Amino acid sequence: MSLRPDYTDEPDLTIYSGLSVAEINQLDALVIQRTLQAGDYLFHQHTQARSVYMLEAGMLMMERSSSTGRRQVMAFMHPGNFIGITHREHYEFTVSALTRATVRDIPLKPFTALQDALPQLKDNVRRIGGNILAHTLDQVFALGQKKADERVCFLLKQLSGRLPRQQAHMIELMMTRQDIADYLGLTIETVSRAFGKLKREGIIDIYSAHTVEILDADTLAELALAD
Amino acid sequence: MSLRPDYTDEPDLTIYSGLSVAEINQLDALVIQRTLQAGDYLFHQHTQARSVYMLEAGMLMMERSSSTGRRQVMAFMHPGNFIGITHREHYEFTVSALTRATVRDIPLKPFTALQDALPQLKDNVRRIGGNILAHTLDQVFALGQKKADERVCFLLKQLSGRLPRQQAHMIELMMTRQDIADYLGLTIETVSRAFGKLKREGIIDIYSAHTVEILDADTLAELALAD
DNA sequence: CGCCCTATTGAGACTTGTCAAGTCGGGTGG
DNA sequence: CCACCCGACTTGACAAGTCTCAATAGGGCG
Repeated sequence: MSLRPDYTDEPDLTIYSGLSVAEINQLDALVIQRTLQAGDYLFHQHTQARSVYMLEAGMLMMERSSSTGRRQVMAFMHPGNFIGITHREHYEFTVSALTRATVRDIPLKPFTALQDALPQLKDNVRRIGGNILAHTLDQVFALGQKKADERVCFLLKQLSGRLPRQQAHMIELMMTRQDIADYLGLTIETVSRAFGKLKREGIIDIYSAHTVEILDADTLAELALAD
Repeated sequence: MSLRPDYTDEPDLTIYSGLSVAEINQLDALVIQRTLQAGDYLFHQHTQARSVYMLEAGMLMMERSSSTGRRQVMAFMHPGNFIGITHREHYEFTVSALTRATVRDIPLKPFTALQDALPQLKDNVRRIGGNILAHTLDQVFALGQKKADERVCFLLKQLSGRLPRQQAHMIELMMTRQDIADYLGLTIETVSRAFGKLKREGIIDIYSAHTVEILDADTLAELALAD
């Protein structure tokens, strides 16, 4: 077992957690490695769900669009994340790549079958589902109860929590302001002003539009606080 | 199999779905019947998760409060709903009764064990989890993208969908305006004005603060539309 | 009938959205 | 190598939406 970096937030639970080498091999036998360029789609809303995925490298974004053209970003995804949990015939959202990314494509049918053979795998999927729900409930709270700058802190804290602790103060934003706005239920301009406000208040520093340093992690956490 | 009323929305999936009589008996052997008065709490956020529940009659509300006193209502629950899905040690929300209610209290330990014996039960729980996630994603979309009156339509449509089709146009609101406001991420006053606006526009009629008739279901659905 | 709690309505303040102008930076072609 | 160009981001002024505070209305219950 290799040394793992020390993360602030994320329980590094993946579908592989706790599997034996033999079991990992069984799972890997199903895997088709795929590479996405920035901007590529992994799959689209309303298309038939054929596979689930594990993100290996890069960053993905999950979004949902309405017939009226409004878009809500549901999540930004990091390496290790499991993608495609849905208990319906069709995907209920679109997943696209923010950066060049590699994913493990796991066809749904054999994956479902393998879950019956490997209780640990089934349990991992169940627990990942729980984490996704918990994340989504946090988002509901943020969208329902927080002001613009608090929502931005909420996002920064989420992103920071996915970084090894030593680097957790310096954040590379892979997504555009539009993506952030659609994630937080705001407009580009409001997001931009919220960044400006946080900078003026000395909570963050902005080196470039996509590089942010957290100067006052405590205040940021306080503003981001969801419960 | 008895005749069931015809609902607009809800797939009437419960933990009992598809179980044999023998299996139902096994499950029912675990059940402790409980009765709640309006305002009673079923359990509190941050307390140890000991049981899961199925709502038998009445209406419950699931909410989450922050340390700063802000409150977000996550769901209103109807008979048949399963409560307490969490894959953590502690409940992440509070559940209270909006009306007199009866619930089946199912202790977690034996319920978990029984799931291993009954694949159909396990599958029901998994699918219910998927429905809850889908519901929560709808809520994220509503809070992130919709205006006040659209959010109110979103709620009315949800409530209407849980009624037999013949009664689906006449809605009894069991919750207070504050509960609605906290569900939709608004204030009482904004909710009240949104109701007024929908009434002026002839989309609904308001007989009393807690009795609403849907006059124009199509327009309501359009405003409520989430995807 | 009157009290109390809840809901509605109104006026004004604040937050966020909209529209428009201006800045910045990276990439391309001269 | 530089100028230009384009997209993305920022900033400003104003409009719209929502919140806050306060007053009023309504309904249920003693």
